[in-house]
Parts: sequence; structure tokens; C-alpha cells
Amino acid sequence: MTQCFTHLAREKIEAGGSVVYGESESRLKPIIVPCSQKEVQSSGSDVNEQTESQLSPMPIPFSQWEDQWHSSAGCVDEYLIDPEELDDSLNSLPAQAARDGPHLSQSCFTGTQEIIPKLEDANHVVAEAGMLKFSWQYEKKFSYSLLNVAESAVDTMSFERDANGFLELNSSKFNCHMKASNSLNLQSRVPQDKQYMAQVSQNVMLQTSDGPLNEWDRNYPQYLESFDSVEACEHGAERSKILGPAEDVDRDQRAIRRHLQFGATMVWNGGATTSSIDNQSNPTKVVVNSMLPARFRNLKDLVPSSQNESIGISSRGKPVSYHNTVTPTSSCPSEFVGSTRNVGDLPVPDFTPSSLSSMARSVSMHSNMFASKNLAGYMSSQEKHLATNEGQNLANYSNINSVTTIAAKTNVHTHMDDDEEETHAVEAATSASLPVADRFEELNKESSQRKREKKRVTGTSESEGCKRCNCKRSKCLKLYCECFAAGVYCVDCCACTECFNKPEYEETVLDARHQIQSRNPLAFAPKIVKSVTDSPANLVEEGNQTTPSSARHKRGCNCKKSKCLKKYCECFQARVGCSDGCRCEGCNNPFGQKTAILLHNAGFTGAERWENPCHQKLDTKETVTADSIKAGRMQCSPNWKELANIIHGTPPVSHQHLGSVTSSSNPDAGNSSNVSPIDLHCRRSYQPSVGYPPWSCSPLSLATELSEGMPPQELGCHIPPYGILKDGDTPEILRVTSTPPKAVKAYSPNKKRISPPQHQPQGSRSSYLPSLRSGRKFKILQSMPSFPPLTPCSKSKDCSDVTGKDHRGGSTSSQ
DNA sequence: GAGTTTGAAACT
DNA sequence: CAGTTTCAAACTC
Repeated sequence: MTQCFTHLAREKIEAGGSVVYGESESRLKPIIVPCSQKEVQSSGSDVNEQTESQLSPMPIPFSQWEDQWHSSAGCVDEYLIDPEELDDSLNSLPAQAARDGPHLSQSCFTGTQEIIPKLEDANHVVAEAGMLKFSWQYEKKFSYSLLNVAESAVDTMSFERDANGFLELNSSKFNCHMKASNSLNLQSRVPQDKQYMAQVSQNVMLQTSDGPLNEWDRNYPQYLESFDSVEACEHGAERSKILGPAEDVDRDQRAIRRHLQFGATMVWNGGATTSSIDNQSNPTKVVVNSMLPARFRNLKDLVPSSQNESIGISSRGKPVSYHNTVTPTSSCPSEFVGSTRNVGDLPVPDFTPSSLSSMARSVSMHSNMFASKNLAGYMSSQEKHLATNEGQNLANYSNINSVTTIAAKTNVHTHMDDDEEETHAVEAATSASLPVADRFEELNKESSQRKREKKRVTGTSESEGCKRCNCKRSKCLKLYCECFAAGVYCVDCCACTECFNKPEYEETVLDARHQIQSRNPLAFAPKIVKSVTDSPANLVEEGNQTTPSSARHKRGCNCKKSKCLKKYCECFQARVGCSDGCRCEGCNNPFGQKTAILLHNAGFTGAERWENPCHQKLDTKETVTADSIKAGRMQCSPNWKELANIIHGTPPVSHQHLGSVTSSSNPDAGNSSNVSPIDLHCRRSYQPSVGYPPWSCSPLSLATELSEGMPPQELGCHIPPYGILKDGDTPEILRVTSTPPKAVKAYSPNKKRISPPQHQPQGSRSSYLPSLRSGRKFKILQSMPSFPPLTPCSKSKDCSDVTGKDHRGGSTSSQ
């Protein structure tokens, strides 16, 4: 699938406290322009002119970036939005921004009242070649990790304000040290043969003016970059194919468009120039490849809201007042991020109730004051209910003024129903003159009581689309807590006690997250990973939920007694099949069983081997029992298996470049026909990269990419041939490679991947490649040190995060 | 709804 | 890093 990433149609450019909307004038230089370079980057629109005076006096050394990577030819800007699709109000945004800019800068930068919309947690994006761009401002903390699949490198950068209030970025990976007063802009060109998975998390701290909060609220979207602005474009991809019938899309998007403003921008500009150009000429061919529901992903959604555009259309076609727009962030919690599905050739988020719930939860987390209430208008009633509650209460907790509250209520009144009483209570509390903290405590207490009562009545809050935690002792600051693990704050419907996973305890939450991430940098990554290009044929439907058949649990389960037939099993719970990464016993996972094969090869007699059926194609020397096949146990995704193999084969290579490994060491070598595309993919991806361990491939990314294959699945999914990827299925990275194929033969996962750890003699792991199961490999990779934190790593925590002492990960495998 | 089971997470 | 403990969800009655 030819895919490139572009950025949203209209860049919102913030510089020095002003909002600048990048228009077509910057097409050839898709950079979020720092103020000082604006005149260079753009041809000078009215907007720019008007806001120029507001620009920060501190330029961002973009030139450094450009010196290093800039290739305008390689990053032709693309504006995915079709002007014709923009309604008048949207089309007027730039001018409007120009009008608002100065005003906003005055009202938003000088205040003293602090509001802390949470834009915490991750947005996981897998992107191919292109231009990664960030633009943000006002953040107190911003961390960004980039997993370079191709180079097997992990970079973590952190951004924080220094003592002088300057935003500071340090990154050795990008050879960058930047400071800026109000905003930072960063871009990183992604080579075409590279593929990244980026994880961004941030906390945004905004200060409001002494002006009306609703004013701030209204303007907020213009100050926050669209976070979820990773866009992919694909030739021939019809918009309707992606987003559904245009009519529906328009309706939905019109309604939701401005409620998805996010705290930062993460933009990929299409690196495939040809595609970019084509897409530019045909902006309707937009492939959205991010974590938002497709219906939210039209670029319109990313266009900042404006004061003028105060009327939208609800999902029910009713006008909805948006003048106090809430702005949920698209920074999705991991579980939602991992929950995408495909429509056509395109990945779109899973809209199952659970996903929606996750989304709603993420909204609450990421934008605690910007309720999900608007978003809720596009959810199922259950989800609306949830979002309404969360958003509403959080909005109030966040010291939104009564005007906003009332307006917010208006927005969601159609779904208030039995929550109305609560809302009133919240409003009352909100309007009271209690300190925020006290108010929160009070509300929290009441809320807890209510939700417990509610839960008692309904049996489970989940029936309300509100599946939340019930933590008693973890304080919701450990991964035990589902909310915390999902990267969202606990909300009203949680039944937790002593909960610290609330906006009020931001620091505590962050500390806890750092601590956990220090053990496992990817602890908050999606547990379920899937191919971003998973085709609809790969969807396993059951009930209302759709799970990509190629999706797998990142780390695998470890079930012993449940046989992966109960929700104890994380794979089962996630409705994905088990894979090599699983250490389960007696796997009967209906979504796909792990393949258990008894290998009778000499030296491995008696060892239970978890085999990849697709390896049959790769390694004919290995024996797979016919019974296993008959038993339908060859259910794993070939790609997934390959992932396991790759992972298996990496660390023991002893840091040697895979490409330098002679093919003679590989039985597969010399017979390229036996090498699966995935193999090629990964092997090519493992091209030596200076300074980076060749195996340091992101398991998540790999998994995501590798799972493109069509794993045979039960439940009636399409079952393509093992190990065979159609040309169209071949990831671009497979086609675009600068590494000679022979380098691929560096290792054969098959030949050495033998037995699971528990059957292995201690200490013998290194003697043959893979003895490690992928689960453990995942952990290994997760614990893999990041790029030499080139950066001073002001955040020692962050540094430690990636230096990873997480060697514990596989410990559970021994259970 | 209390008690039990289960497996992930955390700890040692 | 294997073994153990803690934890909370899932499950059973």
C-alpha cells in the first residue's frame, strides 16, 4: 500500500503567542513556522502580517533542522483538505484567526488563573517516510519518544520549561537543543525507507487571562495545535471509502469538527513526493491514519474552532451550540489507540463500545476541562452518557466558569437524562465559591457515592458504557488500574478509592508514570497492536466489535488455567488471537490460537515449540505436525510470527550488524524465494544504523507493521495464504529499501527459534537465537536503551526510562 | 454481593 | 531474573 503521511490541511501555527494559520503559501515548506522565519516560510498572508507583532522574539533554530534534513522536494506539503469541503466558516478561519490572534494573545497569556487541561498521554503513530513535525507551546512537560523501526532506534526527547520559563528541548538524536519562549517547533524528516512509531505525551498548562473563561475556552482551540494530525494519503483512496458516505461524513464532521483540538501537533508530511503531489492535486484522496475515529478525522475536525462558528450540527442533525466549545484531545489512550480497524484499505478506529469508551476516557484525561460532551454527541448513548459525565464533571472540576458549564450542559442536554441531577449538583458545586481543590474533593466524594450507588443498582457501570476501575489499594497509580494503564484519569464512574489518578494530582500521576516507564518505556503503549494497513478482510467480527485479525497482544498472555477462553486472558479480552508472544498453556483462544508444535528435532526433543506456520515456507527443514494443522492451530499471523522471529533473532546477534552476517549462517540464505516479505521487510529494516543496535526495532511498530499479513482466523475472517503478502499488501518499507537483499539473510529466525524459555537450560539462551519468546523479546526491546540520550536529558527520569532496566518483563513467563 | 479464581503487575 | 507477593478484574455461587 502506497502510503504517505501528510499533515492537516491547515496548519495552525503558533508562534510567540499568536496563532498563524499556515495556508497554501507554505506548501513547499511544510514547516510549522517559528515566528522569526515566518516571513521566509510563507509568502505572507494577512494572518501572518497581523500576527507578526505577536510573534515570539525568540526564534527557533529551524535552520539547524533544515540543514540537516530539509529537503523540500522530499517533503512537499500537502493540504489534505479539499477547499470545497470546507464550509464558509472554515474557509474564513485564517482571516478570523487574524482577527482573533491579537485578542487571544492578550487574553491568554497574561492571566494568572491557571487551568490545567490535561493533554497527557500518548498518541501512538506509525508513520512512514515523511516529515514529522511538532509544534506546541505552553507545555509544562512534553515528552516525545520516537521509535525508529527501520533503524531500530529509540529516541526520547523531553521538553520542559526551564527556570526562566523557556521551553527547552534537548535531543541528541536530532542534534538539537532548542529554546523558545512560547512555542517550539520541531521537525524531523523521516527517510522514505524508514518507519517510525512516535509516541507523544505531553501536559499542557495554560494560563488564562482575567477575562471570561468562556472567552478563553472559545479561543483555546486556536492555541492548541491539532494533536491528532497525522495524516496519510494514498493514491486512489476515495474519501468516501475512508470516511463513509460523504453525506454522513459531512454531517458528522461538521458536528464534531471543532471539538477535536489538541494540545500539540504531530504532523507527518508525506515523504513520498509523488504521492504528495498527487494528493495535493487531489486532496480528497485522504487516508487518515491516526487514532481517531474516521468520522473525526476529516481535516475539518482539525481546523480550529472559531467564535464565529458557533453552530454545529449534532449527530442527530440538531443545531448545537458550540460557542463554549470543549476541546477533547485526540491523544488517545493506549487501549483506544490500539483499537483501530480498517475500512477499505485504511485503518480506522474501532468504534466498538469499548473503544468509544476508551476514547471518551481519553478525552477526559487529555482535556479535563474540555469535556467530551460534544464528542459524546457522536457516540452511542452509552458513550455519550459516559462522555457527558466525565466531561461535565471534569469541566467543573477544572474551574470552568458557570457560563461554560451551562453552555456545556446545553450541548449535552439531550443525553443528560438521569445524569441531570448530578449535573445540577456539579454545577451548584462549581458555582460555589469553594476553592477548586475543596470543590473537587467534595464533588469527588459525592461522585464516588453516586457512582457506587449506581453501580450497585445497575450491577456494573460497564452497562452504562462506563467501564472503569475499582482500585482499592493501588491508588490508581499503578498499571493495575485500568484507567491509569490506559493513560486516562479516573472519572466519575470509577469506583476506586484513594484515587490519585486525577487531574489534581497531576504531578503524582506523572511521577507514577515516569516510574513505571522507567521500568518499561512502553508500558503505556497499546497492548494490542495491529497493522495500520489492516484490510477489512482482516477484520474479525463478533457481535458489535471488530478486531483486526492481525491484531495481537503486544506482550502476549500467560494463561495457565483459563486456556485463553476467559477474560482473564488479555488476548481473549482484547479479542485477538494468541501468538508466539504468548506463554499460555492449552491455548484455546477462539480468536486465534497459539501454535504449539512439538519439535522433535535433535537437540530439542521434548521441547514444546511454538511454531509459526508460515515458517513452513521459510524453513522446510522444520517439521510441523499435520495434526497441528488439522487441528486448526496454525492460526497465527505469519507476520506476527515473523515478528516474533525477528525479535527472537535480534539480541543474540551480539550487536553485529545484521547486514554483515553472512548468509551462510542462515539456512534460508541463498533462497530468497523462501524469504517472506515480512522477513525482507524486517531484515531490510535492520539496516545498520550508526550507533543503534540493529535489533532495536520497536516491537510495537514491528508488530504493527508486520501484522499486515492476513493471519488465518477463526470466526469467519478471511484467510489468506500464509506468508504471502500480495503486492499491494507489501508495506512500502518493503519496497523502498536501500539495503541489499542479501543483508536480509543475516539471520533466520526459524532456525534457532526453538523452545520456550521455561524449557531452556538457563544460560543457554544466547547459544541459539530465539529461544526467547517474543513476549520476552518485547520486553527486551522495550528495555532497549534509547538513543544515547544525546540530550542532556534534563529529565533524569526520562533518561532512565529508556536506558531501561526493565529486564523483569518476562518474569511472569515463568509462572 | 461475597468469596474465589486468575493472571498481570509489582516486588524481592 | 526467577520466584513471590500484591492487586484488581473476572468469575462463581
